[in-house]
Formats: sequence, structure tokens, C-alpha cells
Amino acid sequence: MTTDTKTQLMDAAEQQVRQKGADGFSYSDLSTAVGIRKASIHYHFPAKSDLLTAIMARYAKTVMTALDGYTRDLPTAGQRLAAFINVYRDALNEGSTLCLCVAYAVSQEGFSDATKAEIVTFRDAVSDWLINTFADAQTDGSITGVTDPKMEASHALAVVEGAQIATRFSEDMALFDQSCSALKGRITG
Amino acid sequence: MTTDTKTQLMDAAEQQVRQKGADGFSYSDLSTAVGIRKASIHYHFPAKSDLLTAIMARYAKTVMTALDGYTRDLPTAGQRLAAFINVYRDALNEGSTLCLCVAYAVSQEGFSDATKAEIVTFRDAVSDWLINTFADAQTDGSITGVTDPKMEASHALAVVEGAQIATRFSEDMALFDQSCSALKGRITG
DNA sequence: TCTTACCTACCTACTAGTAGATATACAAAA
DNA sequence: TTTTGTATATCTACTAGTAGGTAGGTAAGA
Repeated sequence: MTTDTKTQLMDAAEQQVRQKGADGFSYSDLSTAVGIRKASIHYHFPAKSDLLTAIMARYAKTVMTALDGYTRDLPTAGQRLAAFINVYRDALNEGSTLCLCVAYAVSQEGFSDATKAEIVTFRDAVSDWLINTFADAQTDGSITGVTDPKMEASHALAVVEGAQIATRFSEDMALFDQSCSALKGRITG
Repeated sequence: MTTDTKTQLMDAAEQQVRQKGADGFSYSDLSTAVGIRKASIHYHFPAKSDLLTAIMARYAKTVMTALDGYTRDLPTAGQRLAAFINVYRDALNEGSTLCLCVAYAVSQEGFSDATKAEIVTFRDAVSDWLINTFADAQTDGSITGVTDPKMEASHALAVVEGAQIATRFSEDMALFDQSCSALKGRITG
């Protein structure tokens, strides 16, 4: 099965952004990666900001589909939180790549409104998912000590994103696990 | 009192890195900010990597001096942890700037060995400070539920750095406080 | 007179982006 | 069936602007 050029471009761009940031790659890099002339990329994505927006939108869709899948398939809030942590663990690739959102955090100022909007929408969706998960935990008791789901949600997101940054420097996945273990330790079922 | 050019350059560079990342500013931007010709910057910092290394080293020194001051002046581990969280809170400037370390995280791959070494040294120093703080908490009881100081240290660092990222997008300091409140809530004295 | 701290003028390499030609495929009209 | 038209996806060749960095000169102070 051959992947169409547009998808190949998005794949390569996402990879590069997560490795080096939005300012860390060029259309020239991309053309080498995909095997297409630099100018041809502009056919699919007229401006770099279009590409940046497109990969953020796709990333949001992919992650939210996974999270919604956990809501459907995993019976307890604790299991869903564990799965959530694993999404951010897998995104690391042994420290070589970051979650797209973390990678976007630094360059954020130079982004187009469309890109920024896509990021905010994604973060809100993840937040809501976490709030629901912690609210469920209050009912099913699968996570200890939950009194404020909203607070727990922003705390949990900070932990996994912060753990990514730490692991990025150490290139040791054990540090990610150590950073998250206080959160994981509260899962009882 | 007039600040010397080298310091002015480092001040401007640090500001820009924390706003836009290491790839987000140029010697040209810097020359405008400081009022010196672009070529003259090379007199003080022959290569951009020299400047990047210098501001990381200075930042590390400043932060560690502050933290060591807390160890000296603040009687309980709880008070020291609260002060630590505040360092990362103040670094945010309402969401417009990040801690230099977080700002460096994305571009990290393209850095010189000297710059990387400076980052690692700094992170190790902060880690050690946190480990000592949590170890003290086990003795003075000023933070609840501390059983593993090393684990607590990496957890706490992840929380404050992750909280910075979240706040960066929302530009609402309340989100930083909310993300840290689970950690702060464990301080009893 | 040597050092410090700047300058002008320049270089090469790369950036995003544009213009216009071309090859292919597929469908409607002659 | 052949011709014509059109959309898709690519190409070559180019632009203006910016990147980091260098060469060599200059003015002031120790």
C-alpha cells in the first residue's frame, strides 16, 4: 500500500516538529524526507502555517479518538488514566520526540490564528476528557483522594507534559515513569 | 547605572529565547533590541551557540543561588517547596515567557555539546535540591505523604514545568496555580 | 602602542514562496 | 472513436529576504 503524498508530507512534518520544533525544520528538509521537490510541497500546503495547522488538527483527532476509545472500552477511571499516561509515554519515543502540543509550546508566539485555535481546541478536549475521568473516579473509587476533578485534570496534564520535558533531556524513559509514579500510585483499580 | 553591552546582549537573548525559543530569534533581532550592529555581537559571542551556552550558565547560577538562599533562610521543607513553585510561577510573566530550560527543550537536538552540558548540570542541581528538600520533609513533617524523596523530586519538577506549558497556551496564571495545587496542598508547615 | 569595543561591507547558505511549463488521467463532445 | 477540455500533481527556475558568520578598518583608553 502506497501512502499519498499529502499524508507522507504530514507524517514527515509531524515527526520533524516533534523532534526539532516548528522553527527547526524547513520545506527543504521535508522535500528530502519525502522525495519531492520543495516547490511541490506548496501545492499541497501553500504556506508553512497551513501545514502546521493541518498536522495539529490531525494529531488532535488521532489522540481524541484513542481517548474516546478508552472511555468506551475500559471499565474503570483508573484504567483510563493509566492508558492516558501511556499515550504520553509512547509519544516520547525514548526521548527523541515530544507530544506535538509540547513541541508547539515554545514557538507558539509566531503561529497563525488558525494554528493557535487548533491547539486550544485540542487542549480543551483533553482537559474535558480528564475531568470526566476524574469525576468517574469519584463514583467508582478507582483513583484515591479525588475531591476536585477539574484541579486533578490540569494537574495530571502538567505531570505527563512535564515528565516529557525531563525525559527529553535525560533520554531515559525511567525518568518519565518516576515523574508519573505519584500519579500512577493513586490508581487502585 | 549603565549595563555593559555583554550583559545587555545576554538579557535580550534570554528574554527572546524564553519567548520564542532558541530558533525563534536571530542576531539581527538582538542587534535591534540592544542598539548595536549585528556584526558587533560576534565580538562578544563569536557563535550563537556561545551565547546560548552563556545564558544557560548564567540562568543556572541565578536560580541555584535563589534556591540555596531558601535552604539557608526558610526553616521548613514545606516553605522551601512553596518558594520553589513560586520561582517557576514568576518565570512565566503571565504566560509570555517560559523557564529557560523548558524553552530549550524543543530545540535541544541542534545544540552544541557545551550548551547541552550546561543544561544537564543545571537540571541535576535542581533535582538534588528538590531531593534534599523532600528528604528534609520526611524529618520535619512539613509536607504530607513523602516516602520517596527522589521520586517526589522528579514529580515536583514535572508539575511546575508542565504547568508552565499549560499556562503558556491559556495565558491565565490561574491555570498554573490549579495545576500546582495538588502539590501545594500537601504543604502543612 | 596594544587592547577593547565597536563599525562598514561583505559572503555563503538557506528561508518561504511564486511563475510558469509539463505530464498524466479522466471525462465530455465531435 | 477520436478529439478536446480540465483537474491533479509534479517539475524547473526564479525571487526577495534573512540566517550566521567573516574581513578588515577605526576610535578611544590604558
